[in-house]
Parts: sequence; C-alpha cells; structure tokens
Amino acid sequence: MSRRSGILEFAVLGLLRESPMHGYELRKRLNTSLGIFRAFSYGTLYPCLKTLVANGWLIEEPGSAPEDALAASLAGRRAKIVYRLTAEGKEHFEELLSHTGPDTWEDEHFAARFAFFGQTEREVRMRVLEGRRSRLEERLEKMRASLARTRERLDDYTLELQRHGMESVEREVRWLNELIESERAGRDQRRSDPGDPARHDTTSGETDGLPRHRDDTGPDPSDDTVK
Amino acid sequence: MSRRSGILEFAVLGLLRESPMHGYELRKRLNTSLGIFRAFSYGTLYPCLKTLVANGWLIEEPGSAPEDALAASLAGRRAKIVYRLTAEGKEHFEELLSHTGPDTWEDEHFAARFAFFGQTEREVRMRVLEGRRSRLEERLEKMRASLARTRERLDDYTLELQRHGMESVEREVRWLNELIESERAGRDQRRSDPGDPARHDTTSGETDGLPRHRDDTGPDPSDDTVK
DNA sequence: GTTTTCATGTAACCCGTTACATGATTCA
DNA sequence: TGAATCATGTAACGGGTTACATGAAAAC
Repeated sequence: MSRRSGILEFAVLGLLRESPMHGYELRKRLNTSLGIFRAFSYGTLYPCLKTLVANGWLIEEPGSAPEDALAASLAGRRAKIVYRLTAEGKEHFEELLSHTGPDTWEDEHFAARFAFFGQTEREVRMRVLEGRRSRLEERLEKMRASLARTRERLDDYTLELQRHGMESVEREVRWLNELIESERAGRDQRRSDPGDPARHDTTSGETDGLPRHRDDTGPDPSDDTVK
Repeated sequence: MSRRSGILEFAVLGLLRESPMHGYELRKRLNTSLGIFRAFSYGTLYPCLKTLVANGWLIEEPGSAPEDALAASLAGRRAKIVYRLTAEGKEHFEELLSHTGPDTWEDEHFAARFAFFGQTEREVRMRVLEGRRSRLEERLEKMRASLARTRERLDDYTLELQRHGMESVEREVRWLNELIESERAGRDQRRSDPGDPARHDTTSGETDGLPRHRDDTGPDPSDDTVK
C-alpha cells in the first residue's frame, strides 16, 4: 500500500525494468537518460526505494564484490545495494504504463510518461499525446481570454512575458501534432511481448514513427547532474 | 523577520504597490496579470498576507462599505479586508527589486522579476536578463555533454524528448538575446523617480526597448484561473 | 429563496530539499 | 596518506496543496 509520489516511483520502476541498479546510479540516470528530469535528491530517492521494497516491487541484492576487477570495470565501479524489479513490480509497472488519465497530461508527469514511450503500447501513447495536447489547448484558451480582457491594463514587459509564454505553449502543441501524426503514420506497434525489456539495439536511427529533425552534437564529455 | 517564501511575497508586494487590494482579487491577478504565474491557493496566500502584515509591510483596512452602490460598481464588487502597502513595505520592495543574484535566474523567480521589470531600473534589468541567459547556457552545456555521452544507449523517444527540451532552452536564449539587445538600444530608463508607482497610460504600444512581435488576439472574455 | 460567486481562513498533509552523519574505494 | 568520488542514509524543515469550515452579497 502507501500511495507514493507517482512520478518518482514510476521512473524508478521504469529504469529498473531495463536493468538492476543501485541508488546512486539510479539518481544519475534520472537526470541524464530521462532528458528533462530534474535531479531528485538522495533524501527523496532512498526512502522511496525503501517503500518500493516494502511494497514487494523491488528486492535488494548485495552488489558485485569489489574484488572482482572485471565486473567492476565493466559495470563501472562497485555497488553496495542493487535493486532489482520483482515480478510483482514488473506487473505493477505495466499497470502504470497502461494507465491514462487527467494527471497524465500534467507537465512533469507527461515528461515521465513520454520518457518510457519505448515500453508503451501504441494506443496508450496516442491517448497520452492527445490528452496532453488538449490540456495545452485549453490552457491557451484561458490565456488568450484573460489577455483579451486585461491587455490594455498591462505594461509592455508583462505583455511580453505573456506573449512569450503563449508562444511556448503553441510551440509544444505543434510538436505534439507532429508526434501524433507520426504515430498515426507509423504501423510499428513495438513491445507486443510484455515480458520483454527494452532492447537498445537501434544501431541506425529512425526506428519507427518519429518525426525527423536535424541532428548536431559534437563530442564533449564532462560532468553530471544538469540541475 | 521571518524569511517568507520570496516569490509570493515579492509578487504580492509588487501588486499591492500598484494599488491596494483584498486577498481574493490578489489571487486572481497572480494568475492573469502576471502571465506565466501559477495560481497560489488561498491556503498559501492568506497566511502569507498575515506575515507580511506582521512584518509591517502591509496594513489591513476595512473594505469599502457594501451599501455604497457606486463604489461597488466602480471597484467591481465589495471587499472585506483591503491590504495596503506601508512605507516600509514600499522600501522593502525597492530593496527586493534592486537585488540580483543566482536565485534570481531560476525559472519561477525569473518570471516574477520579469513581470515587474516595469518598476525595475535599467541596470538591474540587464543583470537579471544576462544572469538568466548564462544560467540557461550552462544548462545547455550540461545537456549537450550528457547527450553526447549517452546518445547511443537511448531509445528514440527519450532522444526526442531530450531534443525538444534543448530546443526549448535554446529558444529562450534567443528570446533573451533579443531582449538584451533591445535594452541596450533603448535609451529610456523609466522609473527614475522611486516613489512613483506604475502608470498605465501607455495608450499606444511600444513604450521603450522591447522587440516588436506580431500581435493577434480576438476578443473572447470568459472565466478566470488559468491553472 | 436558492444557488452562485465573492471572501476569508485553518489544519492536516505531501512532496521534496538541506544539512548532516557515515563510511568505503579510487586515485594522485 | 590524503583528497575526491562513490555510496547510503536520516532528521528537520520548507513551501505548497487539499479539504474543510464559515459566511456574506449577487444573481436568478
């Protein structure tokens, strides 16, 4: 039981589904791998892991022995407590994955859902994307309305702030439109077998129904935590 | 004393500087007038007002008597407790206005500052804009770096999320560039007299150094709270 | 006269951070 | 050997929401 935070729980289960990890590494992956994600502090993460264990969704395993130089170099450092997803945990995550609803369209929640679209059924992806879009569209309505009512009372800076805010939302709507269209066009379902964790064998780009975008990123390995 | 929340305190003082108001209306203005702002709940707002009063920055006044039909129709409904900025409150707000620092570049904080740029000295505006920009630029660095390190391990959706996130940040940087340039170009200081509250007499657009943007908004008055 | 909107408040809770305490491992 | 990084945790606090309680004025 114990209704834990949704978003963090979801992300943790999702990451552990791909491979077992210890807390420290988990936290890093929450910043980096999952794009937009802000870094949760250990003060949040570890207690969360504890309750997930208590729920039977994870089990703690002793980390790889530090003497094992091979394992250490391969896995990148040694570990103390490795968390592994249980069968119930997997099941629970599947449930979360298939769930759609108003909360799902919210900013952070949406980002989390999107980050695991690779494991999500096509149908569900569509519902989430469309839900998010209509969420933003109603937001735009409100903004436009209130702007129309108050525009002459506001000074230029406030107006400019509002303008930029609306433009940002409009931009995301366009993005969603692209995504939805690609989803419709793409005939690949992915993840027809629910027991199969993500395979990262996409050696060449463009697996399925995602829009094409220019791509430039020079190599520049540096520190962690986007903050 | 009592270090209250910064952002809400700041916004409340700023709004009350323009004109006295009661809590209920204040809350509405926090959504609408201040563009991007999320709506604080009453459970946050009223206690905050209390502490501001305790600090001597506000005083409570009895609202306009409901019998006065004229005042009621003009001011839009009656009021119970009207909050007015004291001299110390005004002074305190000036201090907050002139303050720049790392916290100032943070997302929400920045929006709040920007919303009151109309009352902010040119110099300070510049520092805030430039601080925000470099904040975003370092964020971009981190994102690029981590992306370069992990790109082949990530699936298409995660990659797309990251791409979109970065593009959003890049977009804001361009926006800031425009603003900074306009600030440099504009020779108008505004608010050279610190005792003078905002005048909303800008009947014709384009007061000073703000960039021009297309402007279309049909009339469509409806409900409040953007949420 | 009843419903809606205006208006003010409080107590319980939730989600998360900060600061702190602790210790093992790697690297210079 | 000492510093940096890896790694795990906890207690105190912070800033906010929800749900609730209350009531007055406006609109129908």
